[in-house]
Amino acid sequence: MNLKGHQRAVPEPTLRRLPVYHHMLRQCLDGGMETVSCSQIADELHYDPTQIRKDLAVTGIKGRPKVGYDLAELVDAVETFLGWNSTRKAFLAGAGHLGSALVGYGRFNRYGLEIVAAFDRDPARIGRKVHDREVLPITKLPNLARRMHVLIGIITVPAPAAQEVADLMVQGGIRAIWNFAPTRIEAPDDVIVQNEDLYATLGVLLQRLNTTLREG
Amino acid sequence: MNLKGHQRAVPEPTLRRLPVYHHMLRQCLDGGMETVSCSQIADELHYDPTQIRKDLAVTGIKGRPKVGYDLAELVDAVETFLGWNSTRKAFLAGAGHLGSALVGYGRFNRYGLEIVAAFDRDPARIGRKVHDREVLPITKLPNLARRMHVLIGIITVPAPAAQEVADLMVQGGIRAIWNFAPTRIEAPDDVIVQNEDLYATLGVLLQRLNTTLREG
DNA sequence: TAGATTGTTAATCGATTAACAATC
DNA sequence: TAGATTGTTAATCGATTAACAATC
Repeated sequence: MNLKGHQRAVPEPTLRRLPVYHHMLRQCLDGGMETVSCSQIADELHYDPTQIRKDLAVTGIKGRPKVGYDLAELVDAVETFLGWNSTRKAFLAGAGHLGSALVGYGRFNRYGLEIVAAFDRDPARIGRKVHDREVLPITKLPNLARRMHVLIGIITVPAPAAQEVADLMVQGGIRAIWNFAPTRIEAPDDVIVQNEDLYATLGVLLQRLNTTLREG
Repeated sequence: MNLKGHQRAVPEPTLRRLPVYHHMLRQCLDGGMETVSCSQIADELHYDPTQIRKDLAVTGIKGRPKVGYDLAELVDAVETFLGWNSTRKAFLAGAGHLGSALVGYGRFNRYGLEIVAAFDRDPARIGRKVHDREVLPITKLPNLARRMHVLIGIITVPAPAAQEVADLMVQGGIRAIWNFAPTRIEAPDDVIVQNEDLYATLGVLLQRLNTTLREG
């Protein structure tokens, strides 16, 4: 019922819970279960059952009253919805500790993401191999991205270089950026920027720890 | 006024924005600025000015009408509030790619966190050096944590081992856990668990990318 | 059938944003 | 003083939770 034909975007909190469900559901599936109900999920995850129903509904899955959801079907629906059933190529910029770890972290391959090349600005790093992948000069990123139809960029450079790298990515036609630098990145509206701000989590952790130590 | 003397916990969204302010404010400070107003911050970060004022207020800082905030004072207030002005020791469990990267990532030292030892279950990893730190057997974690008064644990083991490792940490008196495994961890109420769920961010990124590609 | 569970509509809660008085 | 900005109270918005009818 909307003129532009656009669905209302799925709320981010819902989207972030889906991988949590997925992990739990896959374990159930591997354990031989065939169906699952929201109350079972709720007991395990300590979420509200109504919330779980609403969350799962966005994937298009239908449950059966009194029975629950078909587990195999549900896992597949979540994977398809999150884009984990196909694989997209990604470029990573910044072959430092964190970047190299992500390149070597093969598990993302089963979650829709294949890091096909790493880039850096530092001549000392260029040409080196990181987990069997050669580190390329960052200047080559835009052309290569276009030629290889790479739509995802991962930024693991230090904060001062992040915007510059993002600009190169946008120039290369990249449409989604996973940003590990603790800084805001400007990009056109049709480019998705998702921040993974480790310092934010660290700040929350330390503040809450200090609070409980002071009060407890 | 509340009988137990506890402050209402600062909302997590506010807490997660403070590091973002901090990064920007420090840059301003390094650039020679002396005061900053909420509208300046808002222009840069694209946040609502009222929200910024409320967020900053939790640190106890006072601004001056018509002038704004004293920048040096503000940066210090944020750092102190987040616990970035002192350093706490942390143990890391799981010396794989990601764990090793975090151990080698020295920048956390200036943000309140010093990773003093890495642990693993795998005999092939135990005894090896990771960025000049020897990898210790995970079984030694509880005793060492108590002896060294380590209150923070970082979990970078695979999901199936995460709960077991968390239990060892709790047993060793650890009070805050930074969990990189994509699984829920059970811990006593007085132990803080902060999840860094890379798969959640990845899922959001891919789902939104697929949506825009389909619609655009 | 009775009971459990889904799906959906309504109520609540908390966070964001708007309005505005206080102040330098 | 006039104007800009803070700090705070009120209104809005969106997400979570409760209530309940539909269904197997």
